[in-house]
Amino acid sequence: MVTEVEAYGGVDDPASHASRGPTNRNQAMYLGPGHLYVYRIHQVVCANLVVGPEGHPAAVLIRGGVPVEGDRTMARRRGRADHLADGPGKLCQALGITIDDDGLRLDEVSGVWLEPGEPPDAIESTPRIGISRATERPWRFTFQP
DNA sequence: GGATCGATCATC
DNA sequence: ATGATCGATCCA
Repeated sequence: MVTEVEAYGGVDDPASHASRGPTNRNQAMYLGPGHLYVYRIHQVVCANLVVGPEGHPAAVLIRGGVPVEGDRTMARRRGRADHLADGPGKLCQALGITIDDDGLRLDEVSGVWLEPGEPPDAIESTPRIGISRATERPWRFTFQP
C-alpha cells in the first residue's frame, strides 16, 4: 500500500529532474502516462510513475509504503525483516524494481502493478524531501495507514 | 577531462 | 547528525 508520494513537474518545477529539459537520464519522463522513470541516486534507485502526457514531463515519485502481502519476498530482497518500504530506495528494492525498468510501461515490468484501494480518510501535504529548489511547494503527500 | 552535487540510507 | 560513494551534469 503506497502511503507516501511526491509530485514533480517539468520546466515549471525547479526541483524536477526535467526542469532543464530532456537529458539522457530523464528521457523516461517524456514518454507519457503509465511509464516508469527510474533513476539512480547514491547507490540506490527510486521509481516515478509518469503521469504527464507524452512530451510533457510530470511524474509521481513513489516514496514509501507498507506491505499488504508478500512481506517475506520483500524481506528477502531487502536482506532484513524491518524497514521494507519506508523510503523510495527501500521500496524499489522490496518490489524488485531496477534501473533496467527505466522507460518501461508499468505493465511491462514483471511482478509490479497498480491496484486501486480505499481512499484514505485524510491526506497530509508537506514540502518535498531532499530537494534544494522550490522547497516551499507542498507537493509531498502522505497518509497514516 | 575534472569538479560538483545530489528526489538516499544506515548508523552514530 | 554524518559518512558512504558514484553517476549525471556542467563547464572548461
